[in-house]
Amino acid sequence: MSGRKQFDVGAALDQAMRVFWQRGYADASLDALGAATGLGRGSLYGAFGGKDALFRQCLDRYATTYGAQYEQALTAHPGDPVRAVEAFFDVVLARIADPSVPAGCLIAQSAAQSPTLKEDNSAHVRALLDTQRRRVRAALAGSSADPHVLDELATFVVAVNQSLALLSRTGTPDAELRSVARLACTTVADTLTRTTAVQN
Amino acid sequence: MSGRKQFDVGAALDQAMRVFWQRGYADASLDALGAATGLGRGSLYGAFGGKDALFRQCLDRYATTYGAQYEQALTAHPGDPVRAVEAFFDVVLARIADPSVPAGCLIAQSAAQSPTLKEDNSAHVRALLDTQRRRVRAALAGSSADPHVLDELATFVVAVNQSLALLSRTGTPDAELRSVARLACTTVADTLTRTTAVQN
DNA sequence: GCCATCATGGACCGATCAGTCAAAGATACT
DNA sequence: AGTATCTTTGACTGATCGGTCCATGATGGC
Repeated sequence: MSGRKQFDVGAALDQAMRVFWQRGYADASLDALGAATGLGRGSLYGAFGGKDALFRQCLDRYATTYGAQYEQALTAHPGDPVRAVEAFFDVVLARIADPSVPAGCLIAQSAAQSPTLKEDNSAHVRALLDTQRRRVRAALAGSSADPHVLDELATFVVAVNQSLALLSRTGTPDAELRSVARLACTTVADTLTRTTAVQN
Repeated sequence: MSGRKQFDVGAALDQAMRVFWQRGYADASLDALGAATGLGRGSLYGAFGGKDALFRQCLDRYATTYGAQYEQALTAHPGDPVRAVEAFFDVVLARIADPSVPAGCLIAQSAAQSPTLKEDNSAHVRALLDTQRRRVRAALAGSSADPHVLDELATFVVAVNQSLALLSRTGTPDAELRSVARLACTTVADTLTRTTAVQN
């Protein structure tokens, strides 16, 4: 009963994304994806082309949606890397605390299952993690510290971000997650002042 | 063709543990578990009693095996919390670098899939994470810093540990993981000296 | 040495998986 | 208005899932 598409592709992608986000790739059945999006199998295959392809598009949608928020937070405090990282963690913590969205983070979830994903999807997850790392690195670029130290700090911030997502999946209370993020921020602050002082 | 057990229960548990560790609960089929252990379905059910029960016993075996190593590392430097945490991360990093064992960490893997596990297994994972946290906390107990700060530091160390496991699953090189651990150690050191100084 | 007991392997079960396909109907072009 | 093109629905396929069951045969107690 059609001729032209009967649904909003973006909205369907949002719903499918949440299913992968909540259950992970393996536990997200096409029936669950169909129920969440309100689409039959034919529509899913016609619009997105199979579970793998749908998953990849959900990864991209996730990266676009939240990557924009990360970018905004990280660039809102030019010249103040510590503030930028704090703002970055604030975005992450706000999303984790948002009850209208699954626990954790789709990227972290996918990273944990990376070895069981098909190689191209696994590579895609790696690329998204690297994008996040480069974004954080760019926010640190203003500092006069050793570039190599900045690389390490960026990796560190991404690592802590992943750990927040993972721990939130086990029901770790928001207050504990906030203190982890706060400690990571002091790491960034201390490391920057230390290496800057040495260099001056 | 038997009368008495034909296999080493512990060795079979080790093999099954690795399957769960590598693939996660959902992707670990009974066929894969049977192939890895060399056991038929009848033996698996007779000895362990179903996939859920087997999974729980694998969690316990993992916790016992590596928990002992954690305990040893954390208590090897009494009165020196920073050294203890460094030793703790050394154990984790050594296991991650060990090619004879799957990437990541079974607990982290299970934590990521926690919402899709049956409630009792999910609770079990939480309990194991809490045990790890208490172990780290005990190693920090000697410090004269604010006990609440020590609680936060213990959670922080556990969080970074989880992130190391998660990142290693995406193929993050050992050197980057080591720098993340090193930064976390400086955070512990700085926080301890800082709050101790304030308190004195 | 006989027999009750038990572990083993493999066939089997219903459920569910991802993916395919054809019938049916709605649209757009001519 | 007629027709070609497209989407949608839902049934269907073969594979695989976790779990059960039973015939087989080895064991240990008596």
